[in-house]
Amino acid sequence: MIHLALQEKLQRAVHALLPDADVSSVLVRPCAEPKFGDYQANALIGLAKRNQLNPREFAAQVIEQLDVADCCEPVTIAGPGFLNFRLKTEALSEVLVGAAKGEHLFYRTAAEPRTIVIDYSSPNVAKPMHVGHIRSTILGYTLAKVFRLLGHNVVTDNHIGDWGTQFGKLLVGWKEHLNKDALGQDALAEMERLYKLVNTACDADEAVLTHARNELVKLQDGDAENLAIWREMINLSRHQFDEIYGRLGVKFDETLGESFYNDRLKGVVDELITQGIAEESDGAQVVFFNDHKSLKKHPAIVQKSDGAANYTTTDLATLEHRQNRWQPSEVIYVTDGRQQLHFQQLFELYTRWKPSHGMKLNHVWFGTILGEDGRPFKTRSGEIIRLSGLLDEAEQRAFDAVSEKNPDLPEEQRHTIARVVGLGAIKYADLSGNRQSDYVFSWDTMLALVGNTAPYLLYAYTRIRSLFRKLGDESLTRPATFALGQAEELTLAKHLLRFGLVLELVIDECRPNYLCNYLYELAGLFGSFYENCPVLQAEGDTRTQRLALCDLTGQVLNTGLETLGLETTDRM
RNA sequence: GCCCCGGUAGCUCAACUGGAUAGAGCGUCUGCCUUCUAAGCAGAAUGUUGUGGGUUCAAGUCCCGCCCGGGGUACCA
Repeated sequence: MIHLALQEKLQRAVHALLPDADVSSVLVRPCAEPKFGDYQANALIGLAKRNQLNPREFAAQVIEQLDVADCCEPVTIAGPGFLNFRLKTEALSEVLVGAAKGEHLFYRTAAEPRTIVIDYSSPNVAKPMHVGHIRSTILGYTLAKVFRLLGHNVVTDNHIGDWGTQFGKLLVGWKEHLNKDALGQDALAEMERLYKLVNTACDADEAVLTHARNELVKLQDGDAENLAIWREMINLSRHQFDEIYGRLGVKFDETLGESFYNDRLKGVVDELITQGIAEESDGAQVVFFNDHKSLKKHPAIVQKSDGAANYTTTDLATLEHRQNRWQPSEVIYVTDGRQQLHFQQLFELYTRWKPSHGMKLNHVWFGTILGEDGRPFKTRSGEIIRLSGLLDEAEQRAFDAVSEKNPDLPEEQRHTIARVVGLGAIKYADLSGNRQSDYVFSWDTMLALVGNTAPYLLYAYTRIRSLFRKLGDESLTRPATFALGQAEELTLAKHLLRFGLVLELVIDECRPNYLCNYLYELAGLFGSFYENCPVLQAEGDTRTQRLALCDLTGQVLNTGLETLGLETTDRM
């Protein structure tokens, strides 16, 4: 909160001295080392150098122009020309008082809300969701929530794979090998079995492959029976997707699958040809990127030699639809990093097709999922870990833990806690790492109950709730001021103020792990506070103020966790 | 071949416009439960940030070379 005011004042001061300089890079950031102060500005050094000024002298001149006495101790210059700001306790207190009154929760919503389309999850019809889908789903939904928390308009769209060549094989399987009992038991497993069965048969027998192709052509031509089966497969799949999404608490505004764009594909290709963007090559319609360094040798096919479109075409039509329907300032795709080339091509191609679209096209990719042996975790290996089973095991492990720690709680309540903790642990494990790092799938990492994990954060929250339970009917009085006399109180309070900064950082880089780190630090600082600063046993203003600090910490934890898609619990 | 990623403590990871002494957790070791939930807190040990140069007042971060690993690379998505 305060840092934004500081930053504005600093930028004005710099502008007064260097009217021509771009002051947008003059930023105020939290100090890495608390001993230097609370906030620092590093940009003056470079700015001074670029203007042939002595950095320290320039810094001194800036300070003369800068009046921040209302919120800071005298500003100091350190090293080659860093500015260090130390907050006055009164200023800190004022922000906390405002938060305690409910005026804000240490962040501001966007002055100019943007519209952002976020594309995530995108499972395939007739295939069970597996561990590979969880990152996209969790990352995407969390990003949507952070953007929304900051006041932006978000459209979430599940671009499910409900069209494509796999349906030829699935139709053969459905017509010739369907086990209806199995379908009733577990539709996705049965459909997957059918696919594998026919896929294997195709490899062995050319006739089966031809049969599958014929079924696909019939589907594409609108054959009533095949269309009905196709719709049935989609319905069964969506039913099971919804079950998973329900457990994960994930929602979508739209579910426009690939088939939604079928009618537009031919037109897209025609336009690309007419505009001279696509050209015929080996029977296919291809787009070359000769002027582009990394795409020079990687043309994109927009129409296969058999006349069918492929996913580049579908994605172009999808993007066109999104632009027309929502006029977003940004479209975010949350997928595996292996699709980087595809999205590079897509963005480049779309911009060539619609040069004035003006949208930020953002591929938010994440690392490959590896097995514990460090080998890529491939879908086709047959060693698929079903998402539903993963969630079951997470809840079971959490149930065992809560039953051990708190055996006296009623079983029903332990199940509820296990759901919150178990599913929270999985989500948090996914969100707390740098998304671009390869992801080593490990039960122990996912379901760990100690360290930088969901249970640690949830536990900090339950301690706060426990205090307020003990408070009983006593109403919470709002402090008129915060003394923050003890070191742990002061540190905790300062950390609360950084919440908004972190949220901004998350949407700037689409990296929820910043929020995880922040909350983990907050929980740690609260832990120290909790051990060293008695709350209920304190008296008078100290008690009031500490209770308010607990309440605010609880609110930030709760809001932060909710934004990460985690529920909280009062006991665990 | 070409393109894109990555290489940080024994392990898993973090490090916010390049910024001050590279931080956590796990594991190891030591203290703290008649006192607000010990799923906790306090403390100890752990590094040539793959490697060699360069730019800079300042490099894990930017540039170039090399080594190692992963991924992608014309009709799957």
